Formats: sequence, C-alpha cells, structure tokens
Amino acid sequence: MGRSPCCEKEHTNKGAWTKEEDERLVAHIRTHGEGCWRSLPKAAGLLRCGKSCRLRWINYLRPDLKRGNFTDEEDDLIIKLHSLLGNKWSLIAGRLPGRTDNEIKNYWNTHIRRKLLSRGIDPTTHRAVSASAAISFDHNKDRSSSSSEESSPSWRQQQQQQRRPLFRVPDLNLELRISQPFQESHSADTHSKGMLCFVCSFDCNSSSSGSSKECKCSNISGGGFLGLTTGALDYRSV
DNA sequence: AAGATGCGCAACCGCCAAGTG
DNA sequence: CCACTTGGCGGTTGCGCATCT
Repeated sequence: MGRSPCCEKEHTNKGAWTKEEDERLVAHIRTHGEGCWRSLPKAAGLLRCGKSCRLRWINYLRPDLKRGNFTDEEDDLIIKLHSLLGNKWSLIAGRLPGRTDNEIKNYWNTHIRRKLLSRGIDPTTHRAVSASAAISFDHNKDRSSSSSEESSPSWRQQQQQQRRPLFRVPDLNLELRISQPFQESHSADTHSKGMLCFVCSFDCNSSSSGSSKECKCSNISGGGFLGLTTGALDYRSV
C-alpha cells in the first residue's frame, strides 16, 4: 500500500510563486501563525500543496531571514560544521541565524565544494584528496594556466600551496549520540583516555599555531564550542 | 548579434520519523 | 501493535540569468 499524496496534485499550482501567492501566504501566517500546513493552502486561498507553502515560507518569506552573500566567518563555520555533521543541512542552518538549510545546501554545492576542491580538499571527507585527483581537478578548472607555467618550479610550489587545507580537520569520530548535556570530568577524562576532544581540536590547534596542546574546555561555558556540548555531541543542543 | 554554455537558486520529489487514533 | 497522517529533511531538477564564443 503506497502513501497517499500530500495533496491533490491535479488542483495545485507548481513552479515559481507569484507575488500574489506570496502575499496571501504571508498574510495568512501573520494572522493565524504557522500551523497545519496541510490545511493552510485551502484556508489561505492558495492552489498549492502544504509542503510547497511550508518550503516557500521557510526558505524565502520568513521575516527573520538574512539575505545576501555569506561572510567569510559563515563560510568557515559551515565548513567546520559540515566536517562534524556531514550533510545535516538543517542542523548546520540551526547554527547560522537567518540562514536556511536550502540556502546553505545550495551555497555548499555551488561555492564551498569548489573552494575546497580547488585547495585539494575532499569536500566529503575534509581530507586532502590524492595528488593526481587534485592536479586533474586543477587542470580542468583553471583554464587560464598555460603549459609553460605548469612546468615551472614556481607553478608547482603554488599548486602545492593551494593543495594545503585551509585548516586541518583532525580524525574525528563523527558518530552522533545522545548524552547528558554536561559531563563534569570531560576534560581530564577525555584526555586521560587519549581520546580526541573535538572542541579543542579546532580551537587549540588553530589558535595556538600548534605550539600548545593545552585544553581550553574549562574556559568554555554553557554550550561550549558552537553550542555543542563537549566530548560527545549533544544532539539536542544543535 | 546570436547561439552555446555555465552557474545560482528556487522549487519539487521521495523518503523517513514522530504523532495519533 | 498497526495503519495512517503529517511535518521535516536531503537529494535532485529545471528555469532564468550571465558569460563566453
């Protein structure tokens, strides 16, 4: 037995939303709030399915959305969160106020993926890709480079520089598990067991230029790094 | 100037998990 | 426990615009 469709598709509009449809949806949500998406289209006088209304509201019409280009800080945050969470766009979006999962997903696929690949980083694993793959990619992407430039030592050095990761993402256990929001003996316990504290793996390594391995977890209050609790990822806080 | 190509983004589709009777 | 509904998510598509040839 298959699922019943979310709406009667033969009576719904598809494709780009018109200004009038937007206005109707916004007006309805302003007066009635976000509620039952299934019944909303009928109540609002829209020939759209509930899913489509929800998507339009969340991704485009919500008043708290931040429009415009992503900042460098947002770029870095997305990359770090992606290295931790993978393609959990909704979780990543939850850490970027005013940004939607769809927006971040699109931005990842169109900008960040390419940015990482051009630096020789596999956007899926966040590890350096094989040299041959990186070179192959560079050749495909950078059509401006001439063969004479490629054979020169300086060009090779440049390519090697570009292949260096922006930041080194340590080997992480990305398994998500529910844990108590606070682990009293996290720092000592984690490090004494030789486990990697992913809070420090970013902060310590990047801010101290590798000179100090001292854990700064005790300095982090509340949700900790990026609002994530330490040791194990507290799924509820994300 | 016109067609080809690439890119960015809004929207759709199908699946899944939670909720409900 | 089961059947079904609903909301939510991630992957994918396709349109419109910009750039290139």
